[in-house]
This record gives sequence, structure tokens and C-alpha cells, in this order.
Amino acid sequence: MIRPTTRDLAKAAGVSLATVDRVLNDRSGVRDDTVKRVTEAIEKIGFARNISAANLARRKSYRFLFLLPRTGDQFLDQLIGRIAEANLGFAAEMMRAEVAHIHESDPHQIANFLAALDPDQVDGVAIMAPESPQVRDAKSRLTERGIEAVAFLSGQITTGSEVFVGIDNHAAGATAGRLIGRFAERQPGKILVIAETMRARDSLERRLGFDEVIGADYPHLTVLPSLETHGDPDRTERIVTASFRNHPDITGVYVLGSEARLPLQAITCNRDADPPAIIAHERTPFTETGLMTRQIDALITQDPGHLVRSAIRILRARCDRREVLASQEKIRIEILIRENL
Amino acid sequence: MIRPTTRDLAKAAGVSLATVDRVLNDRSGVRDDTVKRVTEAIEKIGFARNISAANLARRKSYRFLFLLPRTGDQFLDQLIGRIAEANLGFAAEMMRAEVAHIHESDPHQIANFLAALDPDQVDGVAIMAPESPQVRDAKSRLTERGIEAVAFLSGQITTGSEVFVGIDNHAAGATAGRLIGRFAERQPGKILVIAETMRARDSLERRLGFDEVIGADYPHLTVLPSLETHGDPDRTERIVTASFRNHPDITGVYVLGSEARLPLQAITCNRDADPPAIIAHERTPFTETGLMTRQIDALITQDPGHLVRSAIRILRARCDRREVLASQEKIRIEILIRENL
DNA sequence: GCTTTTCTGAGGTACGTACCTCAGAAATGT
DNA sequence: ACATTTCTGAGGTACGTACCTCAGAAAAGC
Repeated sequence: MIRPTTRDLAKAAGVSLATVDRVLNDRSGVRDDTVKRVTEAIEKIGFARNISAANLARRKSYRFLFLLPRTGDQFLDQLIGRIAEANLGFAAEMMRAEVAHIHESDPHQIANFLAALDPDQVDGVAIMAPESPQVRDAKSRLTERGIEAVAFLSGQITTGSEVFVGIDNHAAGATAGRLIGRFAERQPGKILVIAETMRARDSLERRLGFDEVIGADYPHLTVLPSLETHGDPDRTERIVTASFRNHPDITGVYVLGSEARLPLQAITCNRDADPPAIIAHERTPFTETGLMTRQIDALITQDPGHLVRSAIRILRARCDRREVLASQEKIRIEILIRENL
Repeated sequence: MIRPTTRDLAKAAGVSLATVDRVLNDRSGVRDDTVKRVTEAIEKIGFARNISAANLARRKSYRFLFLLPRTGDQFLDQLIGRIAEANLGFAAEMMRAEVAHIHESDPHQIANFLAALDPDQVDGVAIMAPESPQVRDAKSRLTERGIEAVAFLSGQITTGSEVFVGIDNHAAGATAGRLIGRFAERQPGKILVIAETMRARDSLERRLGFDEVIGADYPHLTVLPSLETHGDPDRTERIVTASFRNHPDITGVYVLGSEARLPLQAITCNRDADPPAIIAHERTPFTETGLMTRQIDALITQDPGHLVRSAIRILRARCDRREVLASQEKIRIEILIRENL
């Protein structure tokens, strides 16, 4: 059985090609009952528009933007690399993705940037920015103007139809909790939690999930208050050193930010022998080495390539008013150890 | 900068559209230096064929076949489900995948089946069958006849350009070894390994990887010889019971086949209290429940959806004589625990 | 009934590529 | 220099869809 075309549809509905076209691209000037006849025929013969042909005729191509913070973070570098890579593959489908850097801490600037986007130039945006009312508003206005938007990795509380591309941070924290619980010594001890900042939703959720598991199943472990590095090497060194001095019985460390380098370097300086169990996030050249040298016990990661492609596929599907394959777009919380690197 | 078309290419090369066409679809009757002029122009202006338009003109669609064993295995059911699902998404790109069931133990039948495939009807095949010279030969003849083939999940030793879609089983076994080592009691004990059969490469490799890690890092654990269930409930029950009787100090179990149900049921009957650490493979409704009820400690899985889509993408790329994005097609060895389910 | 408005059909062109034919140019052989 | 072969160009049609125009049919208003 060959794929039905618009001609088949026209014949099946007993109308002309022009009318079929009017219905499909919901142009005006078709009586309601005629529309119904066509939609019924679509169901009946199982018509599905050939999107490639449609895009060809429309001379349509898709342009998507990734709004990313401008830091030198290794994980971010990975993301940018994957975006470039994705462009290779998606070029065949007339899609291309670009990166725009923003100051993640300036919601106003982000909102302005979004407001300035031209629907003729950009079809969709993946936004990685901390939660804020300004960005939230700008996002919904974006959608009104016909630019699709998804929350990428960080941020916005997703209500209803809004889409979030990234992992469930509560579950990620719980996963870390379970691993620490199983990897750490089975005797009373303290667990150090290190974050860049605890002011971000993501961090809070991870910590919450972490505490729940430890609290429920590993009562011999005490989780210390989260240390905040603020991305400052000196500060990190200082607070980590202080923690190890104050708590000689630290048996586990959970680095919950996506930049594990600073905390890990600080830890190595403080504990050569009898090292604690260490769980960190994201796969970067640094954490990979850490796993191989057994400094890190496990990583909790989300595949940056998958994140990028998923965001693009979701934006594309929304442009086409199509559903996505939910199972494909679910971002997995991956556990990485030396053996499955 | 707009995407260059064949007309742009013709102009840039200083030849006619017809000649460009001859070169692009390597038809005969073009002098070598003219070919060179065109290929140089392709480089120069960065021409890339619009595959959608080409397929439209050719009325080309892709039909792929998954050759799967005919067992009632839950993991296989998952695969079949994902193939159906993938069809939804890939329909837009004029691709469709079908399942053909084979007797996996009859290489001759498989070879005959492959030999009977018509290149006009089928563009590519993903073959899940144990290694055998017959299948191996049939596969290479398939390729000669213009049907692409990839080894799917099971089997063939991949030499050189041959493609394998699935995980590295040695690494998967090693991952299991590491997890058992970390999850089991830290005192001397025995580890039970249960397989459907040890005659398959996959099983051997997993066992090998498993033993390496245990041998190197967990000398207090003794890995028992692999039990083979042959998919027989009674036999399974019998040999598992015997093992637990003979070895009261079993502290870990590694179920290395993709059908964990029988072994797990046998284990539960034998050890209510003080259960051993259990690692199994593949996510199925059964193993998922096992994780949630804490009967299973961790699962080592490969995403069936990813497997299916990856096989399809690879076949498609080979049909188009294109490269694939290696990073996207790498099948990850996933570790699943309750928290990241 | 008539006019006015709303709807529909027929036909065209275009998108970028494939594939066909045929005439004529260029290279080759003698 | 000629015949012969090999190469090239020009032009066409097609794929499935979008989008345009215009004529005429059907419905609505009076």
C-alpha cells in the first residue's frame, strides 16, 4: 500500500486539490461541513502530509537558538560541541542550531534578547537560564509571536504544556544518595555536599532527593550543610579544608554542581589516604580522568548529545505541530563508573 | 547565505545541470577532468545534496527489516514495541521498519532467508542472530547485492567496516562485576552467575569482564561456575536450589542473560532473609518491579528504543552512503537503580 | 427573482532533485 | 580530413506539496 497523497485525499473527500490545500493549511473560505468531509477522509485513508515535500515547496528551513550562559564550564563546552555536531546531522533535514551566549544572572537582559527575536529569523529557542518571572514572561510572549521555546537543563518550573529538556534533579539527587549510601563505609560518618550555589532550583532539588534517600536508608550517615563554592578557587579550597579539619569522619562527598573540578581538587589536597566515596555530576574530560584514576567513584550524567538533539527534535516537532516520541525525549539519569565509561 | 542547489553548482563548475547530475549520481559519460571540476566546485561552494528533494524525485522510501528470534522474551517484546514506535517517527522521513522472526538456532534457515531478500523490496536488515559462518557469508552476499546489513545486539564478530549495534558485552560484564563488588558484603563469600546458555559469545564476554573485575579488586569474593538455565523453569529451580544449598555463603548473584525472570524467581524461593546482592540485565516489566521491591539491586541495560533507532539510522546512512554521528550511535551501558528508573 | 457574498474547482508555477531524450560539440581513431 | 566515438548541453517531465489566480457554482440576502 503506497502512501496516499493530497490527490488521493481530494478524490477520497470528493473535493478538489485546492480545497484540500485550504483545509490542510487552514486557510479561510471553506464551509464547515466541507472541512469535516476532508478531515474524515484524512482519517479514512490515513493521509499524512509529506513534510519533506511541504518544506521543499515552502522553501522552509528551521533555525533554532540555544541560549547558554557564558562561562568556561567544561560541561557547557561539551554542549556547544554537540550543537555543532548536531548541525551536521540535521542539515539534511534543513535544520540548523546556533548558540547565543547570555549573562545567566541578568534576567532582564535575557528577556530583552528574547523580545528582540524575529519570528522570520528564528523558529525556536532552547533557554538555559535560572528561573525568573521576567524570563518566564518573555518566554510566553515568544510563543505568542510564533517562536517555540523549551526550557533547557536549567530552570523554569514547567507547568502544563511547557517542555523541559533535562533530567529530574530530585531523582538525580536521590540516585547520588543511593550510591553514596552503598559506596561509603558502613559505619557512622559524615557526608560533605558541595555546590556552586544553593540558590538555584536544580541544586535544591538535588540536595532534597539526596537527603531523602540518606535519611531513609542510611541513618548512620550524617549529611553536612551544603558548601557553596561560588566558582571561586580560593574560597573552595578554604571551605573544603575547613570541613575536613572539623569533620575527620567524612566518608562520602557529593559534588552536586556541573563543574566538579574545583571541589575535587580541593578534596585531593585534603585527603590522600583513606579517601571518601565521591559522587559528582556530568562527564567532562576532568571527571572522566577522575573516574579512571579512581578518585571519583561514580558520575551522574546526562548525555549532552542527547540533550541537544532532544531539544532540537522537540522544537522541530512543535514547529510542525507534531507530537514527539515521549520515550525518545526522556533524558536519562545515567550512572557512570570506570567500567561503563 | 542560502543553501546552494544543483543549479548553483552547475554555474560554479561551469557545466550544465545535466553534467552535474551525471557526476552526482555517478552515471557514465563524463570525462575525468570534468568530474574533477564538478567535485572541486562542490567543495568550493559547499554544496550538499538535499536528500529530501532527491528522495521525492526518486519516489524513494526506505524499508528495513529486523530479524529477531521468535521467543517470548520480555526484552524482545520491548524491542518489537520500539520498532513499532520508531515507525511513527520515521514515517515522516519515508522510512519504515518491519520485524521478521527467525529460528535463531538455525543458521541455515537464516542464511536462506537473507538470500531470498529482494533488493527492490528491502533496503537494509538488522540481524540478531548468534555468530555462525553461514550467516556471516549470507551477510556479505547481502551487501554485495545492495542490501545493507548490521549486526543487531547479538552476535557476529565485527571486523573492519562491519557495524554492530549493541553494547560492549565485556564492559557490561565488568560493570556488573564492579557493582557486585561494591554492593555485596565486604567479607568472604561466593558469587553465583546464572545464564541461559554459555555457548553464546555475549554470555562468554560478559562473564569474562565480570571475572576480571572481581578477580582484580574483590579477592574476598569467589565466582562460582556459571549455571545454565536453558530457559527451562524446572531445571532453573533445581540448579539454583542446589547452588544455594551447597553454598550457604552466596553474597551476590549476577544474572547475565536478558531474561532474568526464571533465575530471579528461583532465587526468591531460596533466600528470603539476608538476600544476596543481585545484578541483572535489561529493563523489563519484571526487572523493573524487582528493582522497586528491592529484590534486584541494580540493572545493567541498553535502551531498546535507542537500539532500534540507532540501527535504523545506521542502515539509512549506509543507503545514502553517508557517515553517521558516531557519538549518537554509541549504545551506552546503563546502570539502573530504583532512583534513576 | 435577482444581486451579492461566500465557497469551490481548475489550472498554473514553484521548490530541488532525478532521470530521460536528443542534438550537437569535442575528442579520438584512421 | 574524415568518420567514429565519447562527451556535454538544453530541454523536458516528474515527485508531493504550497500558494496563487480566476472563473464559476452555491448559498445568502433582499
